[in-house]
Amino acid sequence: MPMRRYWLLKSEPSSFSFDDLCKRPDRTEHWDGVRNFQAQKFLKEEIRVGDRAFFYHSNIKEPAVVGIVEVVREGYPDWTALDPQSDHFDPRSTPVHPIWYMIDVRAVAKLPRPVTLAELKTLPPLTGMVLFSRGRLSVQPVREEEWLFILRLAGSEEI
DNA sequence: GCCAACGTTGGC
DNA sequence: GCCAACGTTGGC
Repeated sequence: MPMRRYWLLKSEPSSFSFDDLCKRPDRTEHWDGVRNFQAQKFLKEEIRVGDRAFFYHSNIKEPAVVGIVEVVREGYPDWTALDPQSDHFDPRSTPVHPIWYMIDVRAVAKLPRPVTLAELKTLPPLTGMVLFSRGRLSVQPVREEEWLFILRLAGSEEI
């Protein structure tokens, strides 16, 4: 089996929070509406079933990593781009030539405690995180060392 | 709520 | 293909 890779997915909790995901009967969700080409490349070409990701709450008073999700379906066309009623509608995308892709994720576990951005920034092993250098990227890779370090920091049993 | 950073668009 | 203008993200 190929090695699992790790990611970080951002969401504004006012629109969709980790608890919202946990409340769902099957705890899965379409990760749709990403309209940034770099983030898109990861969704379309790199993220695989079985990969895991941090669920990160952005654009709030204390931005933080709050949970762990697992990828249950890899990149497929984001139908919200095709729906004129959707906020994420993009007339350039068509069923035959979709521009935007999405994945499906499942809640694995809430972290025993949230790890805030402010705290992450103080930790030398994490100085290389994409989160700091590419602040606006909403889907981003996390190195295995970073992943394990943050889990240990939060007191999580997951890997 | 402000505003810096930065991704995207479009004129040339 | 450059780059200015514009819009959005997201930390503070």
